[in-house]
Amino acid sequence: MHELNFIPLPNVHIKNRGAQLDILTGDIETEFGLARSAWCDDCLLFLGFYDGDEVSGWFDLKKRFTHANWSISNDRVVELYRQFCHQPKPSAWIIGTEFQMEVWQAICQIPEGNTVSYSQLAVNIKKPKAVRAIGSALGANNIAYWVPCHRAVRSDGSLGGYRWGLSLKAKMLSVEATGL
DNA sequence: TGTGGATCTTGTT
DNA sequence: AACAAGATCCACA
Repeated sequence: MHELNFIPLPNVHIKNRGAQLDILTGDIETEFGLARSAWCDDCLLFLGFYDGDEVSGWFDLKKRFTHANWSISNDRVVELYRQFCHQPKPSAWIIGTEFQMEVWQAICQIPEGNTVSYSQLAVNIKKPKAVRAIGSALGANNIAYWVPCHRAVRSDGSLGGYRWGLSLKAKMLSVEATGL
């Protein structure tokens, strides 16, 4: 269904914690629940599910972009997200190390309805022993759902972990498997 | 079923 | 430069 176009965020913005960066934030109601989003130049920068609590909603964003210029508009963000969803290959700013990018690219190869084990992913990126690190890298991804981290499960068939909550992971997998 | 060691990356000190 | 903590895995009891 969805392929994502990775645009690496310029290093200077990461280094300076978002100084001189104009970031628009707002909440959207998705199929899987309330999510906070952040945008830069109309391009998605962050999407994370949360419980509606302001503190947890800001936590990740303020930590990484401490010095950014913030503005807030739910209406605008809802519109941006609508457009985002309608694109054949939507674009998103990506922030991460080389290794993390590799892992995220790898998980994006797994088609909807499928799952992979963390160890299979490790093989796919040619670092078969880096199994544990794969899990960490997946958990560091900033674009929930669109970087389909929920498709990574343990090799014994159990669910493993999920940054946004295990019940959500289970729900996503069941929706993708059955279409319900 | 559970525990311990192996293994790799990252953030923190 | 060293260390501890992870969304793991495998062997072995």
